[in-house]
Amino acid sequence: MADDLTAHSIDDVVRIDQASGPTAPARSKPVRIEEVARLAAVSPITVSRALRNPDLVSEVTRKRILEVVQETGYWSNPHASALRSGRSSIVAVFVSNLQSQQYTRAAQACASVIEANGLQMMVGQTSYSYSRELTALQSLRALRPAAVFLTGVIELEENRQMLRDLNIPIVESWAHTRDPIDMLVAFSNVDAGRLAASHLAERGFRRPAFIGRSGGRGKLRLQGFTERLAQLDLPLAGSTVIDWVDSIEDGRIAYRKLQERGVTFDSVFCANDLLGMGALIEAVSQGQSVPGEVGILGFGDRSEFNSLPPRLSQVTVDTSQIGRQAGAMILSRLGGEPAQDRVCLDLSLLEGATT
Amino acid sequence: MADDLTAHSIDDVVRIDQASGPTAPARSKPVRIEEVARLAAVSPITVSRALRNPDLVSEVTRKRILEVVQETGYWSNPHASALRSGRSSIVAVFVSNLQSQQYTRAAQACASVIEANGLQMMVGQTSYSYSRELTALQSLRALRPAAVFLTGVIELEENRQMLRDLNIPIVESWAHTRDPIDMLVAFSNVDAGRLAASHLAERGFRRPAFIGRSGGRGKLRLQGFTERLAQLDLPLAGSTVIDWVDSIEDGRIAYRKLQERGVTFDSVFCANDLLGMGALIEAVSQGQSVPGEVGILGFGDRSEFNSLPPRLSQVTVDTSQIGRQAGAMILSRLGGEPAQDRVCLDLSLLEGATT
DNA sequence: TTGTAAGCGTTATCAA
DNA sequence: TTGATAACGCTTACAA
Repeated sequence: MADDLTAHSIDDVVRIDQASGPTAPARSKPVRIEEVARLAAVSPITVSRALRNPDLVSEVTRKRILEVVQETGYWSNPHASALRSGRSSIVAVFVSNLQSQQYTRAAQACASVIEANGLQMMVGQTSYSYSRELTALQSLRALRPAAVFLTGVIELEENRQMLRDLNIPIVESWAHTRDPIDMLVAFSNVDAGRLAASHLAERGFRRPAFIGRSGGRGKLRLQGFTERLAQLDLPLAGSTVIDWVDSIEDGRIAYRKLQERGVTFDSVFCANDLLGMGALIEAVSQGQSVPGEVGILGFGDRSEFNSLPPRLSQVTVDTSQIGRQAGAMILSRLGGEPAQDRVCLDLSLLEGATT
Repeated sequence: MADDLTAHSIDDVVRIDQASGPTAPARSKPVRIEEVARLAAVSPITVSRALRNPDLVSEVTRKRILEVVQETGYWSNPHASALRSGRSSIVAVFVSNLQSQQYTRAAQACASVIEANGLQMMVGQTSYSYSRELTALQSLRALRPAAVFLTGVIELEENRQMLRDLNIPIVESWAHTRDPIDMLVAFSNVDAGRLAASHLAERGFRRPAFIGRSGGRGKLRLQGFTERLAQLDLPLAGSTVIDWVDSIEDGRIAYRKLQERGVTFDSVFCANDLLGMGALIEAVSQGQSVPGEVGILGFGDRSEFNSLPPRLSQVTVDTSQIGRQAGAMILSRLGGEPAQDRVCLDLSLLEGATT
């Protein structure tokens, strides 16, 4: 901080004394179901039913109960409820990375769907490490969630079994696996690679290279990319795979590695949103003309990055649709309706200025 | 999707059959404390103590119990625990916006601190709407969280009181308020404005303008900005304030509005991360030279945006430090240690290429 | 359609 | 240092 600044100036945050609209009176002790029951002159179990299975309660009684609930601001204790029923109203969402807007966008979209139905979303982060995954799943199990939404798939069979044993709706996503634990909302990563190859070929690039993660989805994208290139009689000019992507900087590094390898490439498919931006920044800052000297194609949903010139061309999928879809599938399952088990989302090519 | 792609290709996701390292055997029925107690030949309460207050249990007994816990894979039921004790091990984190990396970075930093201590993080999103805030707080109260971390401050007195009544550690952050509910990790938004003004003056700009949000933090930043300009005998060339910022596009619009107003300005302080990038993009795409014709100074933590050329100069604060600090304060409070109540973080000026 | 009784798994309280 | 007992607030199972 510059020296001439008052070190600890106090900001005047606006205080507001009145809420708009009717609200329950503030109380320090939460109201219990027993009190609601007393005031409505029914038994506690009837209050419970009025809130949970309104159909089982006569309309008159239900109306009276709901009025008292309004007045008292009653909110059921989720722990007591979960303890007794063995099921909470928490939907656990695991994102692979809280920093990645792809995943938070999906999580948020899922939240907006389920929260409208009285469920709570709990966000956790799975590293890609199996041991941390196990810990996360153990505490998950203890929470007795109503459902689970994973922005990814679980690969370790033991952990898959643990999730299966929870016997609740589970939505995996992102990767298009043959054998999901339960439900799946996905797009094909292999197709993403194919689409990338087709696009680069169409644009007249003859020596495409690849940058991506070594495992999981990255591998699948490379597979599709290589396969389609072969069909088109184009060589894969070269590739750099890395184990873990943390930031845009990793993309810059990967791009330089590719160059240092001495391969000649006229374009590169970066199979990850951060890698794409990094490669682009590195190429531009080296003074290369994009797409004149090198074409760059990224992967990701349309993100803030994409509004910056030069806009990165990307293979994209609508990630908030993934979340919405997952939320909808969870709701219909919990509602006892027959739900679609597999949904395959379309990929598209967002044409920017870099190919 | 391109027509020539197989519409629903199946990716081959790798399955892994063996976990690395020792793990508890998979079971479908969770182990209860009673079973651990039986196997360790003690009473349930002693098991509880061994896990929660190890000091109260003799070393021999404790060791025996912990072994059984290991073997059985016992994990306590958090709902039963919360119900009986009136307190869960959930730390509730409210971010103003899940999409904003500033906030998720703080949330994640907080999570890494508290999760290392056996607490769970639950992320929620507060819109800026007071009515939704109330609903969020009601379900929050029902959860009996161990502590609350807010990336922001609560302004509505009624809601502040509700939080105070929870009688748990509460950390507000971001705005530097005079009167926090409980604890505070903040920087001064007024100082941010002052720092911006000082920086622009130092760089020789004589007609600085302002773009920012109309309320809350934006207002405070404008206040500090204007105040410091006055001290420096510089005029505020003009300003555009907007009610709500959603995207970079809003920054472009705000910049054009400022121009349309007909004021002459040689620089602009954009008091929000998205606004700064938007203004920069708009200026560049109009063919203005930056900082030759116009200097642009943004606000935000160092973010991905900042690695793009031309790098935006920004008034910054380390948002992951906000989260870590909040986590640490929560932990010491929960541990019964005397914790620091107010922490003021320093602002700094990240010099980019736009001033 | 409503109510009674019991119990979910843990921990507070008090006693030994 | 350890244990017996009861209770947290709700919902299942069964009865009326």
